[in-house]
Amino acid sequence: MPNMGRKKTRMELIETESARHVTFSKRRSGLFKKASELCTMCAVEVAIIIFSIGGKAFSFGHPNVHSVFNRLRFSENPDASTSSNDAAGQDPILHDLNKTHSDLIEDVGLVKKLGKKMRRAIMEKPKPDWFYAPRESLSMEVLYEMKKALEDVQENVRRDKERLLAQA
Amino acid sequence: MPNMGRKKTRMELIETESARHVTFSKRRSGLFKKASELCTMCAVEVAIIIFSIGGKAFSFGHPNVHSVFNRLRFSENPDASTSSNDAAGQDPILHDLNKTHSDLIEDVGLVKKLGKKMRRAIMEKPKPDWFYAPRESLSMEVLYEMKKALEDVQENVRRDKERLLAQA
DNA sequence: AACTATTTATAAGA
DNA sequence: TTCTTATAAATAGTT
Repeated sequence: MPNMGRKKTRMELIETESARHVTFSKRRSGLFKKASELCTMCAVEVAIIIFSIGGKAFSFGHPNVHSVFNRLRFSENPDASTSSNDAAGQDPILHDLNKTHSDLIEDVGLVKKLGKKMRRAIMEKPKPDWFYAPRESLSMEVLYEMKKALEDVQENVRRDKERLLAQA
Repeated sequence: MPNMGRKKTRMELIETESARHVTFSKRRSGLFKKASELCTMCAVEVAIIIFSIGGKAFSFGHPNVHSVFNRLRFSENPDASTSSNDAAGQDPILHDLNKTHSDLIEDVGLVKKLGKKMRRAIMEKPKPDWFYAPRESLSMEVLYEMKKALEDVQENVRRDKERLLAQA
């Protein structure tokens, strides 16, 4: 049950350090994603803390790690009082991240539309023979240029997305 | 990316209470299982707390919830070995970060697929009709329009990047 | 709670 | 590392 992928591996400690790191990275990411989805779909609060072998901490929290854990402490310890609403205040970086996020959404939407347009243009049925130009190379150039541009945009979006994941 | 199963559903709050409960139960179980596997395979320590809408707490911990969180408290210093997905909650604008992020991932996936299709379309056919440039003005107009739009998008992304780098 | 049709996650490999 | 691909696993809708 536990494994997936090319091969069914045994659910046990991965001895090889490099392989363990790769798996840790992938699965940590997967776990946080699942947690994020759970928050969205079910309107729940979630906090996750992970300590790697090296002692490095990774966390996920919605709305944030501490509020959730404080809430747990309070629910276990009714005499405790104080709002779990720890004030982090207005963080300029967070504001920027948010704006970037919005822009990314717009950008991605644009790219999607462009992709559709391009595909439609490319897939369109051939023009009559007398429409063929002697300078076919120019056309190919344009197409490749556009293809490259689209790929670059995709790459940029992907990187920004990763940065958001890592920083937010 | 977010969904799976019989149908692809949107990554959003499940309005129907009964359906939401079912999903919560299934996914909570899945999340804990993933966490458990991560502990086994990578020898890490993990703690997860979930508060349902009703305020009920669910937890997973290896070796146990409190030891992991106490460890976090001790290791908590600004200089940072902590990577985190923790953002929403500190800024109301960021409350939808998780959802937005899932959407982005999905969108980027779509764009990638489009890119693949385009590449295949461009590369595969040796001498398809569209290989030769139609001089038809409308087509060229569309092509240039698209090229311009792509450049605009890239510019947006580039600006976001700069702003982020300047901040962080 | 089970059942599957599908979607998603991911183990290897390039 | 990053990207691909074959396969295992998770899960949405059904019964």
